[in-house]
Amino acid sequence: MKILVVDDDPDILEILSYNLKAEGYKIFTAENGIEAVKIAKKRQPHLVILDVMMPEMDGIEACEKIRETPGLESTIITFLTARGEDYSQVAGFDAGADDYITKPVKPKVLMSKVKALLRRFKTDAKQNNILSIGDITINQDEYKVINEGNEMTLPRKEFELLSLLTSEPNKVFKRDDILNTVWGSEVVVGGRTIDVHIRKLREKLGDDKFKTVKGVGYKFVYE
Amino acid sequence: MKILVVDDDPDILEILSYNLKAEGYKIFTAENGIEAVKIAKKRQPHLVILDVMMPEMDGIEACEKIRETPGLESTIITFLTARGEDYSQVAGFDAGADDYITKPVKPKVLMSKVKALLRRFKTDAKQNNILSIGDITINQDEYKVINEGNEMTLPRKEFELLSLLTSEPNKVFKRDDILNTVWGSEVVVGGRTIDVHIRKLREKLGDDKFKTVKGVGYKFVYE
DNA sequence: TATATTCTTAACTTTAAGCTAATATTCAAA
DNA sequence: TTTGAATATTAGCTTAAAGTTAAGAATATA
Repeated sequence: MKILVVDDDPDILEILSYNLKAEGYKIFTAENGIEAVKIAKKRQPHLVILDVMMPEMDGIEACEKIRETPGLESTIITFLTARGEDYSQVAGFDAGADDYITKPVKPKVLMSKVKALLRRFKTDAKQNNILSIGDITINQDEYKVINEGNEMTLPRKEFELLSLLTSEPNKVFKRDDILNTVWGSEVVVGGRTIDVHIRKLREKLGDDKFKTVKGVGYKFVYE
Repeated sequence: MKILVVDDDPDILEILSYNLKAEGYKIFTAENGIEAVKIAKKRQPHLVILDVMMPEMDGIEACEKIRETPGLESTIITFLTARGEDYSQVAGFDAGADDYITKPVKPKVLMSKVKALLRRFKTDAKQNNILSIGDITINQDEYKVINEGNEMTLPRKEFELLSLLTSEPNKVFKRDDILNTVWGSEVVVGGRTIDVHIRKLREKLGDDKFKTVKGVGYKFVYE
């Protein structure tokens, strides 16, 4: 589970990150709204913890921007704000936030909130057959892929190949196995066919995401 | 739930929109009667909040026009008027309005009114098996469809195909699944039959609403 | 029964996914 | 460093899949 923490105060960033990492979450950080939107696009976090008062772009605007990004419509966003800034509570939910945390937070409280929010997400994602690995989100129902915020629909063979490779990130799939699963055991295709499809995927999703293991096959690289 | 707010005063528009959005409603706005009728046709709101005194076309006339539009006969319309303009109260109900709100309104009062009105609508819609997605409204009982204000009755097969596709917007339905649900598993029909029906739907409801995913199937595109 | 509407088919066209083949490039073993 | 087998890259071609049309079954309607 990936969490993006946004706050202009490095100390708070540090404290939150430390606690969340200890629970096994993958943490990204940003120090202002602009950065937050950029990283959210690239990293597709499951949860965003967003300070309201920030330089450059405040949390509310960032929240709206994130909500407009394809693939992030249902990302869980929770605001983080000093006690008493009461106007923002309304504005926050208006911008599409899901919850609200007041500073200072006790780690225990934070954890239980985060857990509760992510639990909700899990059931959502399952319902929609959505798989998220690294920067990529794959929607099996809609034959759609979101890569670093760019939505695209892949042709069938490419989609199936990507589905196979991402089903076990970092595992090397042998060329034979790929042929068997994506093409079926009866179909016979030339030796360069897989390469061509891999090339297309690299073109669309990024060269570095697919690694060739010479003499064996290919793998989808994750981290 | 979609709400259309109509007032010639941008400030009032702003205040109302802000408060309603905060409650999670989808808001459209218009600044006069003519615009209001046009947008109501296109967007098929569940509720219209309509100022009485407006340039171009007043609220009462707009109300009548909306009520005459197919698919909007049972849209909930509530007038908004300055306290004391008492003649209009009668004229308003005569024109087919459901309720009456006097300016200035306290947000809390507005909210509870809106909620109460929409609650009524919900039960109505459920009773009549009405489904609304984007510009399209589907009436299951009457095999009727309203597309951007144009009412039409679709032949059975077309209607069933549309019902299936809209049951999960954006999901790609495989050709096999479509055949199974719409035609049944025993019936065998030629390979081009589905295409022909899709073509008819595209003709009637708009090309872009149905997307082909080659080698897989079709989906109803929403947003 | 006559008539209109809906549904399916069949023949043909169009499209783009997928494949091939030819050439270039890489990489690891010798 | 060389070398050859494995992979990368391209563009063009092929073909399966979808689009289109009209005609005539099949149904429903008057």
